[in-house]
Amino acid sequence: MAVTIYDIADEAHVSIATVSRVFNEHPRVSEDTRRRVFRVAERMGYEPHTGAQSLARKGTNLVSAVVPVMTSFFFMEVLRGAQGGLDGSPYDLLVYPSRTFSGVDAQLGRALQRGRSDGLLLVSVRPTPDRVRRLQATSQAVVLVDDAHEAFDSITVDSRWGGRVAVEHLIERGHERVGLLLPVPGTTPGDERLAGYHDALAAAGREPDPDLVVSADWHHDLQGFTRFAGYRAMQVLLDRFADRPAQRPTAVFVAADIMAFGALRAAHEAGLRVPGDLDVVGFDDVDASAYLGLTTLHQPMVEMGQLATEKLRRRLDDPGAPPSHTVFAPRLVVRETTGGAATAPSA
Amino acid sequence: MAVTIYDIADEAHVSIATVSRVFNEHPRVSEDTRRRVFRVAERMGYEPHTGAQSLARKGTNLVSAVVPVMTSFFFMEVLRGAQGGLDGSPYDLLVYPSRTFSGVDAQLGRALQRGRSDGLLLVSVRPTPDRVRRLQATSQAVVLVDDAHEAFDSITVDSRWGGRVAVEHLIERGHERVGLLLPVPGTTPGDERLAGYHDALAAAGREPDPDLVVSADWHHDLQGFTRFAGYRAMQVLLDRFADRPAQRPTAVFVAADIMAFGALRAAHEAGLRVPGDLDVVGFDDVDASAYLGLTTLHQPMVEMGQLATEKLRRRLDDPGAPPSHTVFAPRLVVRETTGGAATAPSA
DNA sequence: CTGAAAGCGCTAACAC
DNA sequence: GTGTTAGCGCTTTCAG
Repeated sequence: MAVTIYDIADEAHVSIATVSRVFNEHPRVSEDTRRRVFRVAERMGYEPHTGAQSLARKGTNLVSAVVPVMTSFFFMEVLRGAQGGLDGSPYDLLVYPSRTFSGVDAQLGRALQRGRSDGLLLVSVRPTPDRVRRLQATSQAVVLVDDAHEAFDSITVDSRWGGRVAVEHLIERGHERVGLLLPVPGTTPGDERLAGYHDALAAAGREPDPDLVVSADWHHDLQGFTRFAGYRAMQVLLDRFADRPAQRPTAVFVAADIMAFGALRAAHEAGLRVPGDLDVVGFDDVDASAYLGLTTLHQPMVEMGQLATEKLRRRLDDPGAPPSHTVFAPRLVVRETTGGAATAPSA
Repeated sequence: MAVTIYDIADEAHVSIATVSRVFNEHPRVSEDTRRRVFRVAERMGYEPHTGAQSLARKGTNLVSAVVPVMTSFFFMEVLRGAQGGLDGSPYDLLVYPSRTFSGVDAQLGRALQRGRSDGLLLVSVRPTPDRVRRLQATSQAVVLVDDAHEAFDSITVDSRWGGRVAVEHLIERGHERVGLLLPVPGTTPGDERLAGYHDALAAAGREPDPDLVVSADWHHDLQGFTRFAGYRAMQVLLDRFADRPAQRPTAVFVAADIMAFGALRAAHEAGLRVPGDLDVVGFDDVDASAYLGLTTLHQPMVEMGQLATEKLRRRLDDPGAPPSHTVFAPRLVVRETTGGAATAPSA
């Protein structure tokens, strides 16, 4: 049997109430008994039982983060920010990772259990009607990251604007025909980046050409946010112009870095030099993008995570406040795949 | 106030015991009341309070994983395996990630709290005397992954053997002078890979040349397991032979893939082609290694995670069993940096 | 400054 | 099959 406050109350010749007070830094305990209790507790190796605590108080001082891990990098960066945002608060972070999109609901169920945590961070979790219902039923504070819903606080990146910036960058570099590689149809980021692509074309007074756009086949894993899906999509794109090389796009915007890696491989296999024969811009700025010199749109992941926890704390303090929505603008990072300078790794 | 079993007992006209039984799938409840209770619970949006449960039973059905996240990939893969190993068990996984080595102790402290979880998975956490003491004091089951200690179940990879395989691969390719790039001195993986390097040299009847070995400066972050540290180390190595090109190593074993990426960059900047002027072998096989075509030693991360949870469950069942230690052998994956074929991304 | 006692929500004998 | 009841370990009035 583990040691409880009763044990240390006995040993220290005080009541359990006093022991509890000592551990909760209650002001009115004599310095003397304070020290005595601490010593006894230390000696006996006392650890408070978190379950009992959360039963008696009405809170856990815990925040749950539910995350489908598509790219581990994005995930980790957001989490890093979240940890940071919780620093100096009484809250600790608990992570419920899921490798599959379906797994998310199971993890959500766990995180939603009463007494698990006081707040919930949903990262890249689409607010489906069913989930929205469950989230509204909980008494936990909820913040959405990388997706939005009017009923909850949220933090997103303006994918559409990012898509536009990406394509404008390519147009500025003189490209007449710019291709687009997308994940499977129907994803929020995919659709928005597509819209941004069209925005840029429209702003430049160009007609969209459906031949220049390739979506991943529906059967791909992870909604097509994979290296393989990007690889195949690039192959499809190049195939379309195999018999009319003059029409071939000289630049491609790929809706996700991870897809861009596969696309780059396919381009190399087709004998195209990047840049030169083909310019490539990605989206996300995962860590490998720097290694590979991929021009891309950087998402402020750490900042998003941090802001998320700040919103969470605010909501915990004031549950009735109206939901707030923050939209970050992604930042274009020019690297080698669009002729940028190679950069040495920095500390 | 959230709804409790009392509320639903009232509504369903049964006692709280019955409600509890229903939720715990106790066999002796009439099908009738079963359904009634479920319906009422559903309607009222009942969620059991985990704290109360863990107080009343004596377990949480939770397993904590404490992980310093150096490379997010290794981390995620191990976790994926761990999740898988828990599938079909009553246990759920809770993650306590830490971006810094010092943060690990704080996370460990949280995970160690009584009532948090029943078991503990420590991934890449060095069992310092202080930690060992804390771990021995806990009543939770403990399994070490990627490190070992005689007192606990453990799963490791044979770094030394891997180092040997890496260098033997280079020697077989005809290299006379093989360099070695290490993290800061004193890390377990670094020391072991160094030993493997020496093993391979000895087996080939060669004298070690200290000029061929570079350790990262002590001031590097993350014990030198960074791209930047690898970049600098390669520069140092090449500088040493700037005035005697004939002596320059024609191949380098880098103790970690992440360092190898920086090293590759430095090699390119120095005008060396890889392979050709220089062969490179890494260690770890993170995801970017496949993109970059880096030959490396693959660690069976998923398997390690899975086995870890299996050991954990075994120990939970039989706390008295003697600790078991499993050592995996890393597998050489030959890619382009040692002349292997380029490979297309696979599904 | 300290103690007694009433819960917090749930489980598990123990009765019937 | 179902209800009663005694905890599980801790916090928090309420007295003193």
